[in-house]
Amino acid sequence: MALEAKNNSPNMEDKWYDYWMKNNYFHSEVDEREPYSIVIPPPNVTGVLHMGHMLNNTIQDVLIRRARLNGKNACWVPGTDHASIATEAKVVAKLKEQGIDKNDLSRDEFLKHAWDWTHEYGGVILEQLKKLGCSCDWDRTKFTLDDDMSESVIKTFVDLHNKGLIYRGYRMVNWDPEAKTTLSDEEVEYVEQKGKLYYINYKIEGTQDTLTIATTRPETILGDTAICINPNDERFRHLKGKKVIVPICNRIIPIIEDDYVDVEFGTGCLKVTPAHDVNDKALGDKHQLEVIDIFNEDASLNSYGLHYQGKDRFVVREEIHAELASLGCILKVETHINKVGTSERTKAVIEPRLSDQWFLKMEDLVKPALKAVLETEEIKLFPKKIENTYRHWLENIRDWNVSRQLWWGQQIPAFYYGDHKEDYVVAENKDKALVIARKKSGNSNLGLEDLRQDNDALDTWFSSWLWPISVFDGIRNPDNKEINYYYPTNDLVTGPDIIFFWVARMIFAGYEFRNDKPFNNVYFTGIVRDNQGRKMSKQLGNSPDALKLIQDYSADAVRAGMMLLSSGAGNDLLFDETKLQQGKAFVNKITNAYRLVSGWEVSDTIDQPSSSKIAIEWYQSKFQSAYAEMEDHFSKYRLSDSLMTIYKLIWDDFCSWLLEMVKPGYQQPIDSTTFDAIICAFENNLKVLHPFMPFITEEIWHQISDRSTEEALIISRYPSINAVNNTVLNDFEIASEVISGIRTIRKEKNISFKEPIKLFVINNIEASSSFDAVIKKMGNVEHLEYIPEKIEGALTYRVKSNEYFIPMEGSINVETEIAKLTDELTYTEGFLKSIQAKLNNERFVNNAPEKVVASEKQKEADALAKITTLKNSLSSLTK
RNA sequence: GGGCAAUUAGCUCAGCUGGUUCAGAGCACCUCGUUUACACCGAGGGGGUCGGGGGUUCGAAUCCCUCAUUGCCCACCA
Repeated sequence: MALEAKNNSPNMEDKWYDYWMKNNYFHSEVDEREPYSIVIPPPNVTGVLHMGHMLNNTIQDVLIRRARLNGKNACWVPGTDHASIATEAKVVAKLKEQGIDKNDLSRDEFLKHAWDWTHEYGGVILEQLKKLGCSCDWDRTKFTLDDDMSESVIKTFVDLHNKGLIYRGYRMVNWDPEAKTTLSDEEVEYVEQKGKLYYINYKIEGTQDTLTIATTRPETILGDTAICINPNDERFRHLKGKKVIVPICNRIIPIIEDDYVDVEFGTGCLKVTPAHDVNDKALGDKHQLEVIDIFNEDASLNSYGLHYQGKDRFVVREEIHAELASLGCILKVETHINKVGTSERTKAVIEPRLSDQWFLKMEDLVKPALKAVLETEEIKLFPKKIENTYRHWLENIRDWNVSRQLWWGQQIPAFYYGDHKEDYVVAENKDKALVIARKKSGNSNLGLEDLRQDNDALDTWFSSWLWPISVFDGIRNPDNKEINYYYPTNDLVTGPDIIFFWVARMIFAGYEFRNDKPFNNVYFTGIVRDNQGRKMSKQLGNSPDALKLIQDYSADAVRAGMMLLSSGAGNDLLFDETKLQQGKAFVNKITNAYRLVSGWEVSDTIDQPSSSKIAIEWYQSKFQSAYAEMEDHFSKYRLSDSLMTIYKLIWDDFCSWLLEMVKPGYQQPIDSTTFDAIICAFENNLKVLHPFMPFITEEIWHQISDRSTEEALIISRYPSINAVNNTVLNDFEIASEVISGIRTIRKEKNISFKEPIKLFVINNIEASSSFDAVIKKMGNVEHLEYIPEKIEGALTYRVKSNEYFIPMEGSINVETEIAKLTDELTYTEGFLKSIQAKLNNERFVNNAPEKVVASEKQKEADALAKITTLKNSLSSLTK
């Protein structure tokens, strides 16, 4: 059965994906084999496949398919993340389009909308992963808001609370006024912005004097409750103990002294707004200052904003500037570049805000995680350099704000029963909460109706940090056979951007809840950029449609292209469609190679030519050495190099050399010994290539013979490892150079390949004749002979110090032959000179290792031999 | 402001503890080619004083110092 020259990739790929699914090959169950597990970094449930996913998931699929071929029980758990803030924002926006305001909905009503949305669009991305060929165990698909997953999250919250690690605190947090929620420190991105530095005069009470402060946020003067100077600042000695009047609101506030103030910056006078700045809050606490919060939750001004009430902070900034100017309070305005905290998700400028939130103490959680990566190395990070970043973050970690003012997520299991701040209990459900609440309050009359659950939801990462455990139900049933078998997982493949959000926290969770690491190795991919090195973005329009690429090039080609593009772990990847073309060409090459082989007529009655015999012997060794190289690359997570090794093996060694060497003459049959060996070699090629290009390899695998339908490449086993015969490899090296020499001469002299030639050899290096039959076939040499003396009037070339002669009447140009020989001679003599200089240097001979000296001596001998032959040839020509 | 990387052919990158993997790969480029798998191909070829400068050494792309450029991470200077 011959392949179509242009195979219809999408259909072919769908066919095999369906086949794998139908046969349940992706599914894993606990058994006696060694497990190999990966949990997918769950994409946002409403997300769409982008280039980052393609890279990331191709790598995971390569690893998982490779494990399967290694005979391991491979289990890749897929799933999606509820992505609280991102998804809630999308739902809110969609409702807005329909004229529905979130604030008009009850929690339950809103959640219904969110679930509708999730059911409608959720899981699209998982379907897209199937197009890419991902061999996930779909029966295990999880969603971070599934009931069992949520139950696990709540259980751990209660557990951590009971251990005293989770507490409620009134603190300054990062407030996203657009999403109207707090964010963890990690969710804040600092963006450089060109702003202004306003110099504002405040009147000193009881005088006509003023002092000047500098601020980037003039609107916050309405919340000022002090001015701070450095006690050592001589310039302001006269201000000590005085009070100043805040412009516009005319509040009288004290001048306080603190070392915190930098004498050098601005005017040396700092306005203190404890409600709206972390440092000011600290100063405020220290000096017992009043806290005046001037903002609403959407960052518009409240009643403290006076006539600006209801206006947005940025509008007020402009307007208050104008008003201050008209009051004569503005001394000057400078442009000023500073870093502004913005929400990672909504891009809104973060407002530091005081509020009651839930926090997780990090100090003790961090310890085993530091040890595991940096001391015992039971968890390995690739690339290793990322460990520095990891260490730095862990050593400077602050408590994790885990509460969010969102509805889409696990609701915090805290229940309030009274009017005091501390009148709450934490429990897995309301019934349990009631029991504890009655005890805590001493009020046995409390009823369920008296309990009010905290409105906030948990940070998404507070559920995803459990992912490697909870997908195997290891929180709720800590001793179940799945968690005991699959955990710790083997490899985690993810982007460096979520090392803190997710990777580090999974490690915390692993040790806290299982007393064991969540994974052995973490492979950090780079970021997929465009071919100019720019990040892919919607604005730039440089982000290709992933699915369209699969349609245009086939999933195999896209996978291969991505893998060829990527370099080592952690390095960014510059996306370039020409690499996809290369992948497609490779698919085509393999297809055509099979077309050739499948077209051969096989005969049991003819003998195996000696050229085929040695060619196959050579390829078997070549394959083994490439196989070893491939394994070595894999062990270092150098998937790109691993694929490149296979690519060259198949394209150059298998197609360009082996198949050409054994190819029967026109309309001639091939002997069955050779044919069987070629098929075997082909199959081995398919095996090592399969993890990278699963579809085409599976397709050809099935075409190779009438296999029973139960058999499939995906569940076969890698080839066995055999010894490499280096003698054959070396002999081939010489032979291939001999053949190249013939080709070069044919080209130079315009001798058609169809025209047979005679080749004579002076075998100075005593090269093996084992490949002579191959040389004859590949060079179209009708006569090959070893001779003791040179032949006059022949075209010549040299391999090492062997001389090769091709007699060719009338086509010898003595001048060019002499020129060629002279060039070679000049080069070799120069080379010899440098070697001899080294060898004559006593210090080199005395200090360099023996091995090096010996090799230099060998080089010297080779060069001398070559010079002799060159000189002889020259002298015979110039006679 | 602190830290970490990187700089090698036109492009993207390999080159582990200094000398046989030492100047390499893939792509791109140039020349020739309708040989019965493949022009998404074949054969052949050109191309880099390894960012600059200094040092250590018999010997440096590789080690040290310095400068330059780029990227990333972290940090509450108004």
